Amino acid sequence: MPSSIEYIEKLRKSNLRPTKQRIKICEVLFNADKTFHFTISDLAKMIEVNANQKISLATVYNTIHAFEKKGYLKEIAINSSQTYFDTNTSNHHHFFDEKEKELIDLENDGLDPINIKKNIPGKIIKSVEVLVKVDVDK
Amino acid sequence: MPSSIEYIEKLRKSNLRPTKQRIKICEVLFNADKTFHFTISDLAKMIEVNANQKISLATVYNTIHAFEKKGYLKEIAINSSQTYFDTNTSNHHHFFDEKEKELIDLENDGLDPINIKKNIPGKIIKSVEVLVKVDVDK
DNA sequence: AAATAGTTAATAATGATTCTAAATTGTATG
DNA sequence: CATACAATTTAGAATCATTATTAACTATTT
Ligand SMILES: [Mn+2]
Ligand SMILES: [Mn+2]
Ligand SMILES: [Zn+2]
Ligand SMILES: [Zn+2]
Repeated sequence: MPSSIEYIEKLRKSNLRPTKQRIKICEVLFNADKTFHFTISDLAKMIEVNANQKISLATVYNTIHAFEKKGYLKEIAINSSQTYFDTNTSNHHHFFDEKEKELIDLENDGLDPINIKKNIPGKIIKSVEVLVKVDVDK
Repeated sequence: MPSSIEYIEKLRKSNLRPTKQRIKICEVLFNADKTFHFTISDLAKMIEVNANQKISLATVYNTIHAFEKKGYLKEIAINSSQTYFDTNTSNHHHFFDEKEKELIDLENDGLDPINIKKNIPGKIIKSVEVLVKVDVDK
């Protein structure tokens, strides 16, 4: 569990000023035992519970997008009314539980290697994401 | 290129009343030589160009969702401000051109078979979608 | 300590999608 | 065909996640 000082260094190295708000968001996101998936409103709730300070929703959005650009977070492609983010930035895939509206990691050892044979002239591959939608077995 | 009468039958078989609007939307979607990907606003423009009638946006939404439920269309998972649909309902995957905001089919023969080895207890797999994001090679 | 650029926060704006309720239409029935 | 009724369409309002605006605040540099 990194200390506040480590987040300050991390932020400075990324040319992001270490503000109270950004440090708090780092704590909420990166002090967890395990990586996790969240929406902005999930995160806002987590901050409320965890914090003695209030962070404006605009700041939460700005910070999350700044972190995403710096590679601290990944955005996950699903069709949902809300955007999902992931503190697990390793190369991996996802299950999406349609019932719980919840993402579950599908690590690379959970599926055969993905090998894209087709290519698009003049274009390079930026990412390959597998989304496995699941629902209750009934 | 199916005739209007065939769409009427198709709609009736699906318990959808064959209205002028639904038939027109069938024509725009299913008379094309090739399958294609579209957003609701794409489709609304196509109808405007193609049609001698105006279809309310609410009706376009209703119809597309009705068609999707009946399996005439697929919805595609990407992070975008707009939802994408596909008239190609076969099992296949996609490239997403970040620059053009355009989907390109990646048929099953364009990649090695996807084999999900992990499973989620109590849940069954509803779909497996691969999304390959591409951008200009520069 | 002052200057400066970066950041926050309240609030407004945006825009895709869904909702509402009244008018219209397709279909079944006599 | 005429009538009845449920399904559908429509314009417009509402919703809601996200982004924009901009004045106040703050971290950093000088
Ligand atoms: Mn983003
Ligand atoms: Mn849908
Ligand atoms: Zn993940
Ligand atoms: Zn497709």
